[in-house]
Amino acid sequence: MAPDRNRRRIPDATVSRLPVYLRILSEQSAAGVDSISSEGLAELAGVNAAKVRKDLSYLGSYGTRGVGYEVDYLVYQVRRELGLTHDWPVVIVGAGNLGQALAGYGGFGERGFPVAGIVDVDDSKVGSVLGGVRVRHIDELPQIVATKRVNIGVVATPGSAAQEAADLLVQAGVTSILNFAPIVLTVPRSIEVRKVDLAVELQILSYHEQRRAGGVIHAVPATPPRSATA
Amino acid sequence: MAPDRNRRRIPDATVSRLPVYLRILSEQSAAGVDSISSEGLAELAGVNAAKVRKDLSYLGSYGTRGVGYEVDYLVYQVRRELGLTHDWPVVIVGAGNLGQALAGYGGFGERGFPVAGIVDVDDSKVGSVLGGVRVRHIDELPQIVATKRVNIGVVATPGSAAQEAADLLVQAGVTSILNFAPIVLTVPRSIEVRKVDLAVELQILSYHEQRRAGGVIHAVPATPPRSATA
DNA sequence: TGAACTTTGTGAACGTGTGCACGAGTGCCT
DNA sequence: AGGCACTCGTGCACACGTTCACAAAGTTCA
Repeated sequence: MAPDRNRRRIPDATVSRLPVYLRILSEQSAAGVDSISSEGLAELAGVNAAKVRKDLSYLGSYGTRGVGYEVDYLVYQVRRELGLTHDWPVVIVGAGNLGQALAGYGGFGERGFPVAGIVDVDDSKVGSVLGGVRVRHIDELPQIVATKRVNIGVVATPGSAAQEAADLLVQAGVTSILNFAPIVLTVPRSIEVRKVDLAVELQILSYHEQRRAGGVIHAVPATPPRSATA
Repeated sequence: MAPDRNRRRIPDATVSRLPVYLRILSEQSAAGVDSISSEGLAELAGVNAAKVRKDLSYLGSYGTRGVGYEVDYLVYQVRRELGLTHDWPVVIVGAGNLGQALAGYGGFGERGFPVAGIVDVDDSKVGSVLGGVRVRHIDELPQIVATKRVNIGVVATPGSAAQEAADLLVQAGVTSILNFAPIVLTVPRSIEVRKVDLAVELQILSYHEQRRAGGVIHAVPATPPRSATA
């Protein structure tokens, strides 16, 4: 009878902001704040108040006019919408520099994404313990995914191994992938992929720095290296 | 006389794709490919061919109709537009798990962002060497920024220290910040900030997993915890 | 009770990004 | 030289995202 409040499709832009709201709301809750206005939340999140209201309105009408939003209740609703009512174990492929840092970074488990396993192809890495989890051989990936009910895989390999890692994850039954390797992964359409690429971020900053500097280049070749043709 | 080809404003969406094109073009160049069509580049970048053409058209008319784009020339132009004709030294604040991984990750220097220094508040970390760079005390930050002409700072501290780290970076003269801490940084408007937040990415994946599962929650409280009021 | 005040929820306008479709330019082949 | 095949560059329409502005709904206080 309640007209199916859950099945609304939430815009991507909103989904990407909900985690930010959630963190802020959790902090406020911990600080003993009971209620918060869209204005206050917007301030803390660094966005426009109207945007906050519109974003939250996709979850339903959980505010109280004249008052604001009850923090704890909103935390509950955002968590529910993001599927954070239970843990999502993740498996990390690649125990190199990055994989080690990710495993060692406690924040994963704390935020509901416990590390169910780390795997690597390199036998010399297998057996060592990172952040309380033993590194296993990549052949054990399917078993880990199956027994620990893992839906999310993290690709932390060098670029050259990333596509293979992704293929193995998909084969093992993972349906979402967080990719740290600097390549474009090719996966079935049904698999959700998100990419984190440090080089891209730095290059975007570089663009703005260069632009700030007036677009002046320190040593411009008079003739661009137009080689072929002619 | 040439009507000022450089001052065009390039859309953000395009700027964020240029690094991807650049990496692919560089790979193609290394593989001995001379020329590439928008179709071919689009395929490799996982985007639409029209989008590639429109993106590249913001740089100028560097393609040849009937043929495609000369790879090396396009690499040159994209690098120029992104300000990658010279190195941008970066300074990392925070020598914890993440800071260590970032310093140890060779990819930084290779891609034109050499690590000019790593600093930390913790004296016990000062002096150790990470990825060939010695960890220094944060008090030395201004000196590092000034002598190494650093424009880009990386915040790799825990969330609780991140705002302070950002303040110190800004004070020291940095104008762009890459933030790995899970908080919203407050900085002067003129400072460019980009954020990389693992928890946010995982929570976005969680949303899609939850949605895939039909929005069913394993154990829904019959009554949401609406506490106050009443 | 009722009036003044506060803050939500949302329609509407605007701005940005995407993708089609096609004209225009280039190379190749006869 | 002329025609054909190919691919770029871009105008246009549509989709998506953001922001404004205001009615609706609730609270507070006399």
